[in-house]
Order: sequence, then C-alpha cells, then structure tokens
Amino acid sequence: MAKKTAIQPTRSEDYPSWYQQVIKAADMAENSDVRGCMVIKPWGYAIWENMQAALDRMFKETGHENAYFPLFIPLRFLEKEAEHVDGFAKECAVVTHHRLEPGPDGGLVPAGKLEEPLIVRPTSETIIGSSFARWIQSYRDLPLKINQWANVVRWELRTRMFLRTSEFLWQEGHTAHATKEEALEETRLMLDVYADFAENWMAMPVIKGEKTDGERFPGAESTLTIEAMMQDRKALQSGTSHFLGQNFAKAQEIKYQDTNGEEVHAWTTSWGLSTRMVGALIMTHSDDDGLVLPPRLAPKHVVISPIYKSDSDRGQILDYCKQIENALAEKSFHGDPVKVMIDDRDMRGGEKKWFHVKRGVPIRLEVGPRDIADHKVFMSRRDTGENQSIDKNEFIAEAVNILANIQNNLYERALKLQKENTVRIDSLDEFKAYFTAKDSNKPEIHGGFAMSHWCEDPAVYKVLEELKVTIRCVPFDEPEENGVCIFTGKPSTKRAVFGKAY
RNA sequence: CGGGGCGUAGCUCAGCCUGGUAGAGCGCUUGCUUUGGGAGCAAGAGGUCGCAUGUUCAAAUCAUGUCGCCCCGACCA
Repeated sequence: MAKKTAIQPTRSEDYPSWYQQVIKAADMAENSDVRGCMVIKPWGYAIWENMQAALDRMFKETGHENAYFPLFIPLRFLEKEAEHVDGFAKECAVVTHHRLEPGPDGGLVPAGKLEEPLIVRPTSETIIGSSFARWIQSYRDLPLKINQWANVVRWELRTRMFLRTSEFLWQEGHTAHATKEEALEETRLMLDVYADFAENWMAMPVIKGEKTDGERFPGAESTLTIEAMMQDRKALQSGTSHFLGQNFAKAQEIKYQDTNGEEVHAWTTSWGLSTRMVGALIMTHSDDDGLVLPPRLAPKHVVISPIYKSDSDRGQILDYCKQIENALAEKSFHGDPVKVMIDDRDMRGGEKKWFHVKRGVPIRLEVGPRDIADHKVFMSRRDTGENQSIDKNEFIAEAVNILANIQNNLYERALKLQKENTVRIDSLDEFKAYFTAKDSNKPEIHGGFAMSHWCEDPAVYKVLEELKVTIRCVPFDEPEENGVCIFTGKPSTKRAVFGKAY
C-alpha cells in the first residue's frame, strides 16, 4: 500500500495533472472567467512579490532605473522591424474600438472605430524604442538603462498556469549603448544576474548559454538564455537576455552624436523574466505533498501551530509562541528578519498541518504543553519531512542556519537531478532512443538533457522536429572540442544542450 | 486549427444507454462532543442539470445547433 500523498495524482502517475493540483492545493492561482488568463491568489502573488523584490534590487545595483510605458502600442510601431513582426503578429490582441453602444439585442456592441488599431503589448521594444529615440541625442546620454515591471499579452493557443498564460506579469529591461561591446557586455551581465537569481534565490540550477538561430528572439542578433531542468526532465527557458545589435535602433532612429560630432546608431539590449518563474519554482522543488518553497522566496519561513489541550493552557502557550516569534524576528536571514506566522486558527491539528505542508512553508513548529514543560519545540522540515523535538533556545539560535540548510539542500537536490539526467551522446541512434518514449500513448518520463555535437543544417532540424526535441542552448561552460555533428557528420567544435521543452 | 473528453449544489462527481417530481461525498452554517495530527454525532442552507431549438402527455436523459472548459498535438517566455 503506497503512502497516502496530499497531491493526487503523484508526479510519477501524471506529471501535468500533478502540477495543476499543486497550484490548487497551495492556493496559488486559479483559472479566471477569461480564457487563458489566471487569477493569481495571495499566496502565489506573495512569491512573485518576493521574486520582484530580489530582482529589482539587483537591477538597481547594476545601474538600472524603473519607468513605465503604455500598455497599447500603435500598430505601425510593430511593423518597423521585419523579423519582430513575424515573431509576434500571430499572437497579438488588437484594440479597434473605444466605445460601447447598446446593441439590437439589448447587449453592448463596440462603436467608435479607432483611426489606427492599437495592439496590446506582447513586449515593449518598439514603444520604448520610440521614447529612447527622443531621449538620446548625444553620447553623453548613454548608456541608458531602463527597466519596467508590467503585464503583457500574447494570445496563446494553449495555456498552462504560470508557464504560459495569455496575460502574464514580467519585467523587461531595455538599454541603449554607444558601442557594440558595451551592449554585448550588458546582455551578458543581465544573464548573469538572472542565473544568480535562479541559483541563489530560487535554488534552481541553470545552464547559461546562447540560443541557436531558430530559437532566437525575433529581431535580435543574439539571445542568451538560462535553461533549467524540471522534475519531469523537460527544459524550461527561465530568462532571456537579447543583444539587439542596431536592428531596433535603425528601425526606430535611435541615434546620437558621437565625440567626433558624427551621427550614429545606438546599440540596444532587452531582457525579461516572467511569472513563468513561479511555475519553474513549483516544478523544480515540489513533491507529492504539495509545494516546497526555497526559504529565500517563501512568504513565511516558519509557521507556529499552538496546540491547546485545554482552555487554561491557551494564554501560556500563546505567550511561548510569541516569545519564539519575537526572538526570530530579530534574526537576519540574508538581511531580512525571519518571517514567522503564528497560526492560531481554531482548526484541527492535522488539517492545519497539511494546510501548511501543501503551501510549502519551510519550517513548521508545533508547541503544546509538553514542549513548554521541557522548554522545547517540535519542528518539521518541509524539504526532508524530518521531525524532531528540539530545545527552544537551540532552535532560535539555529533557525537561520536551518533555513540556509534547506535552501542549500533544495539546490543540491535539483542539481543532482540535472546532472544525473544530462548525458553526452555521440550517435544518432542513441540520441533517438534517449528521446523516444516506450509507450507513445502515455509517454512515461524519459530522456533529459543530451549534450551532442551538431551543425546549422536543415537536416538537423528535421530530425529534431520528429523527436519533438529542441536545441536549448549552446552552453558557455562547454569547452571547445573537435567532433562531428551526429545528424550530418559535418565537423563541429562544440556541443549543444538538447531536450524536450515547455 | 486538428484529435479526444467534459459541462448536474461552492468543489469532485453519480444519474443519461432504457424519458416519469434532483442525488452522493467533500465543503459550508448551527449545536454538542473532540483536539500532538487531514475528527464524530445531530440538524440545516444550497441546483430553472451550460444555452437554444426540436421530438414527446412528459426531457438532466433523445435529436440538432450553439457557447464554454480541460487534456493531447501544431505555435510560443
């Protein structure tokens, strides 16, 4: 008899369904009345706010300023950059009217047709570029480093909560530089910021690399990416940083006078990271009992449940809990106070326990009369499920270390999964076997990442398409090495990461 | 846009094949009991069965149409 899990089905039974159930059980989000759009509920939004706070600080530390640009973009703006149009045209929401009037059947019908349709931003390169063109006159105006926190809309055919929704929240950084070198440096710097965030806050190991031609952002010269492996061994693109060359600068006349008095085009970059990261967080750490949160992003670090045997215990037990809360509030976990919640709701113990387990709170404490008598607390760790009775003062002294230990354990666990499921493959047969499910009707978890030699050739993409595998990136860490493309036999100097992707 | 599935109480679903007065479990409300582990008993609230048309004495049930959702593909952060 299998152990009863809080989430059903389990990961191994049905991963996509498990994912949806975790979101529901942890009360993070729900589907809305608008197709493809979700409602982010307080617990899910608090996680996003923690991500925002960490990233925002990092952006400011690297010299960026926040600003805000319009939700609507004139249609003609999008037309300016040819590749950009191709990339986004298929998924744009278009606003064509500005008024509603009573219709024949008692409902409302759009009226007041707009002279020029507006599109709801799928990304803001064009509208921000038009501002940049006005703001930038001289080399003294550069570099210009702007970030905006915003919502964007991409009309997706198929959506999945957090991973792909028609509307999503993100940040988009946009910068303009005097030289190509400086813009390239910025592109790389921001990718490093994303990787730092993923690994140190999310406890999610990532592979940094460059996208191949087919996977690049529409209109970019190069796209850098961080790729993470989820527990079903599929890849999730988790943040991208684009070197836009002078493509957008030329399309939008972002020009400045250099020190010689000559008018030249600026070099621009853009980089973005979205609420998709909340999905990444779920799929990286969570288990069959629900969400598991890395302490650095958890809305609450410690939840204390008082356990009353009788009403007369109440005051005493609550005082004891408050002592712990106050003592922890003075401890610093990465510069912030330890976030404690005393859950004093009148609920049964078991129900209350599972409530917090499912929501992924890193540490749960239970305090009853026996603990008080012994000056102890009963502690459970969400990451390992370990329970222990521990001296109260010892816990207070160790709490920050335990949180750090959980953070580290989650990272190491995720890294182990990634390493164990990344293999170097040097033959096409082996490659095919690696990515082929034994039961095509109900594909079991198979494959992972493959590191293989390749080349830019239509034949390569044909095979990949058949296997539903994509080139995730050409990793920076991978050394140059002479080999042959496993698809064509042509010479190759570097391996790329291949995988099935979200 | 293709292929599958589903719309019945807040949630999960049964009932439909074979038409005949709307069901269960969970949740919710109230009371009592319980409390170191997803409580027990009792009482109660809650549904024009997605929508429209048709067939019929009679439709949740049959037919046609329509809208919406979910899953699997193609496309994408």
